[in-house]
Amino acid sequence: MRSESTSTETIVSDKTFQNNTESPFSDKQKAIMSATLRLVVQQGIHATPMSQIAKEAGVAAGTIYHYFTGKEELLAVLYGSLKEQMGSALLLHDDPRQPYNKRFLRFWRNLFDFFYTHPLELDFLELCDRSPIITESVRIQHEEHYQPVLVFLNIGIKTRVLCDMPLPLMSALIYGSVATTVRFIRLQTPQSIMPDQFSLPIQQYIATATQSCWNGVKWF
Amino acid sequence: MRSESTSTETIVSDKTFQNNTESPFSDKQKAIMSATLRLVVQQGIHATPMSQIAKEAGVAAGTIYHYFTGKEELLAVLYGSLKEQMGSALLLHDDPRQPYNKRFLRFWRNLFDFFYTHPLELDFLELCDRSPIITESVRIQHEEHYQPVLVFLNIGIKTRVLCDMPLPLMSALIYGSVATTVRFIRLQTPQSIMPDQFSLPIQQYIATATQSCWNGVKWF
DNA sequence: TGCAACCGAATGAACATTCAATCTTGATTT
DNA sequence: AAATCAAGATTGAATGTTCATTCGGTTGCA
Repeated sequence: MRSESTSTETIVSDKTFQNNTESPFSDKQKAIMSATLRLVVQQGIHATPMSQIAKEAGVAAGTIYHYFTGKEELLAVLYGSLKEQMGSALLLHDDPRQPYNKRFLRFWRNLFDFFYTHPLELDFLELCDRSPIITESVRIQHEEHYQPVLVFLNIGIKTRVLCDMPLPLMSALIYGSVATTVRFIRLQTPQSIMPDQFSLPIQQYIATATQSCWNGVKWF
Repeated sequence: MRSESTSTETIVSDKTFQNNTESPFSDKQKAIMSATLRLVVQQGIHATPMSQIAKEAGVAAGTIYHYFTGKEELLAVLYGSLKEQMGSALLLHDDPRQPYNKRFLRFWRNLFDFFYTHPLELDFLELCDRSPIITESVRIQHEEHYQPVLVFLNIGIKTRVLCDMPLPLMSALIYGSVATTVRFIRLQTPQSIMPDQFSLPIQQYIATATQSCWNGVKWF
């Protein structure tokens, strides 16, 4: 069942934190995190003051400090929450009875869809993963969120379905393939138009990129 | 010749900008850019004040403004300079008479070597390419630095040596493959030890990653 | 009535940038 | 070869702004 029907698949842009019935965050927290996500991606961390986050979130400056000890923690919590969302998106519709290759492509596509429908999330995570704002310990702490896929990949390596390379290297290569493809497709589909169905050439690009990734990691 | 008399040259530490006989930058500029590179990578942009850059570079705060109109321009110039260095490293030892595949692997390895021996440069560029500090126009303006490789790839696509995909997508995938591999290898070789020769397992990893990239883009 | 959520003006520190003053350099004059 | 000079290079204290964070007070709900 999951997060279900109509809502999630449509426009997205924002409501990242607004669906999910079992969110551990209050509405105010969600608003703050949403605003932070948007502003930080658009302006950079150095250029988004807490005061602006408060205003965007429709909240007083002091309120942020009721929920977070400071800017750093706010960013870390946001980071963790997004990693977690990514982790569950990854596993959607997975059927262990399918052939390995099918499941692999499913995961790739899940990640693609998640990031394509959540552009801010992609940018924020990529930003954080390459910047010292997020400490190494926070980063490591949230690796758990894609454990299942790591296990899946590891099985592939052991059973010689995937080529023999260190697991962290392989997962990073695959992640990079998806992220790169999303960014590319985003450039092809003019701003803020997010079609229900991709145009034929775009579908072709996605298929090619997927195949390229698979060719890069499959056993020969 | 030069200015100095013992004082200026001492600090610096990073030789990134000090070799190159034909550098368009003065010693002070180089020191400022070097310091910026190091500090921004280690602390993030938001956390490195101009005053600290000045101190690290062994110059007065005001001097930075003699060479750069402000922080933003400083970062943009540094960005451009690094992209240019990357661009020339890419072409090293290229021999157009070699078979396509050999040349491809040469380029891959060139980029790998450059970034492996210039870790700060990799981190800084990756940071900038994913953050709004560097404006889109600056980014685009410096794409010229790897034109030759784009041409090379494009020939591969046209002649069906490489698989058919949009050029920007392919180049981004390859770049990502290298960057990911460098970061992975860096994690394997304990801090700041940079051996002349890689250990056998490491060589193996590099070979595997290279092959993976090639398998991902070659024509089947 | 009590307590957590919330507010937003006030605080003080940190920062990017400026600028008047000083120093260097090398060319020009004596 | 000494003295003069102009222009750029360099300095670092001073400026004014921006910001993260605090806190005394208010609200609304249990």
